[in-house]
Amino acid sequence: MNPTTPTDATAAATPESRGHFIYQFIAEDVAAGRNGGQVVTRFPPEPNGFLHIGHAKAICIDFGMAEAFNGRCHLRMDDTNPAKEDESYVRAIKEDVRWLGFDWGEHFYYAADMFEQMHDLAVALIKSGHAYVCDLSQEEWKEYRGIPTEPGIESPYRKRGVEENLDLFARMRAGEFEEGSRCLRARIDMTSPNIHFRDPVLYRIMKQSHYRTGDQWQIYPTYDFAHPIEDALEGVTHSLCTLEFEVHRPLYDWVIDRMQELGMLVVRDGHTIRPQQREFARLSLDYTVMSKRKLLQLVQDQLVEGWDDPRMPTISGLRRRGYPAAAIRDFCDRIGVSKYKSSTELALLESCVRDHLNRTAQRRMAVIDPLRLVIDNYPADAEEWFDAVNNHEDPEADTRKVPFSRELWIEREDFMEFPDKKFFRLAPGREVRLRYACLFTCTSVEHDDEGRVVAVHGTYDPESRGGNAPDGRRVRGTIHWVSIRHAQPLETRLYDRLFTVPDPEADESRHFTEFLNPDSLRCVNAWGEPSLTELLPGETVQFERLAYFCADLRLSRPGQPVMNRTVTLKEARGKN
RNA sequence: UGCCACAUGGUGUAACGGUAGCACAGCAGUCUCUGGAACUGCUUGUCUAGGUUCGAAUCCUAGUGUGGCAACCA
Repeated sequence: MNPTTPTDATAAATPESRGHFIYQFIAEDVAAGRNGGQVVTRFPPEPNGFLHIGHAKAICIDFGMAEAFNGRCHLRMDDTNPAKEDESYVRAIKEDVRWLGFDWGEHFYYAADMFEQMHDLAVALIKSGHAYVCDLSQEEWKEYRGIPTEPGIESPYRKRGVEENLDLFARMRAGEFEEGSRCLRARIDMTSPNIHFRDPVLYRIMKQSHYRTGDQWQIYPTYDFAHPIEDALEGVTHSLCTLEFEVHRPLYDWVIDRMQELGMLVVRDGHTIRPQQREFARLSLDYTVMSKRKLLQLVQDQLVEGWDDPRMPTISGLRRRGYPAAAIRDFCDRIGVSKYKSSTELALLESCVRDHLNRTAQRRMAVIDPLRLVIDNYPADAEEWFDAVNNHEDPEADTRKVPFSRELWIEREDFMEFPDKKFFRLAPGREVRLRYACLFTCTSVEHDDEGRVVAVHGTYDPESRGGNAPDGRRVRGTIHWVSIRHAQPLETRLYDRLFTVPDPEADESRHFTEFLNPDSLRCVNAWGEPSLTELLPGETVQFERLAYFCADLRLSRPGQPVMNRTVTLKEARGKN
């Protein structure tokens, strides 16, 4: 079945693929022919910070639902607060959404471009008695508004006449009044158990320059007023957001109702588009923080190297770290969508990253903590180039040549002078395979004055060239290596989780930065095989038996990649 | 003492009145020129109490627990 029509999309909602509750909600609307069966969603970030993996979930849902129902998804800057917003964030947001693999086509919008219509609606609401200018200060308003368990009382300005309201509102716009001295309120219900219905603010005075509209405005609409208007004006059918907006929904509907009365709703293909809001639980991840405010603090206090620090859960941070966009999308699929406020284990994200990188990343050999290995029966001036498979998981990936010589770097942890029985790598008297090269037996160990192992000596089996046992004898361990003579120095950054506890925000008596992991970044110098110098910024390889590493997008120089550890290989049980 | 939500293994999620399944994690094993990958098997769950029903994770009632709501933030 080709799901190109609304009816087909509905048919897809069979018991086998019912989808999550948001999907079902939309499917029912489509089946009922609401909005003529059209589906238009939107992703509406405020350009006051960088997008993070929590936004990636929202993006996947917003764009994903549009795609599932053959609709479209708009990208909109929800920029109604000039105090915090900036053009640089707009650019970063666009780049991140695009990088994640989503396309908004021509449907890119700014809320600020709709300020005039918002203002018109506000004026209309004043005229119809639905809004009034209130002179109460914020402090005073606290008294009038009441608390959740008790009703509020009406503002003394609530009965102001239409003409006076119109005049005052016009003067607010003209900048005649100080910030905070007046605001425009909806006239709804001061006794409502829902606080948001108690005459919410529609417009406030802000004498700030807006990054987009400059000094054109002295008043700015609040989220509750602006958001439904933005959706309605764009003809959005399904306005999907996170749970904290659930209590705002009646107000959202109230604004839409007013627009409907005034004939302001968009008519598309003969159908009046009436947007509806629905809410899902935001993503929370172990060992990280997700609020833009906290991420901003990490950046401003220089506790990380910037919004795109590879330890940050930002899209740009994950990108620099080497997380493939496809892995992030896969993760968002796997976590599902519900209304339960859950916390996802980092292990799931890492599993998605490994899963993808295992299939796509080429293998290379590099040694992070070097120990010298000398092959006593190999000529000092000889060298050989062995064939190494680029990726056993990918038949297209081909092979490369790796240089071999008498002295090699091996990983210090791959040798144990006094091995326990579970250890089957190199030890005195033991034979291991030097990956792709040959079989090697350790015959002696060199120590320094403190008794520390400084070199391992041994002999190789000339019959085992390429790494195959000539007689089929079983070799338990295979270790990686780099020819010292050919080794390339590599600046390498080993990343770990940013926080030491699963929920850094749980203890309200402590600041979340107290739980920063001091070992979240370790810089080391590694030795890599020569081909590593050809790595392009952003390219990811697997250092065999260690981890996936990505050439840093910012710090790498031609011929000198800086390697970010993306994610380790899964540690096998029993290994040490 | 208000209103609005939510509750299924360790974690995340599925079930739409009819066998509680999947993934991640964990454990055990097979295989392997990566202690990776792949493959096999295993452990662990419906918040509580009532009710409706032949039958309830699912519907109803009450309770418990958790979260959100008292910015002129979004």
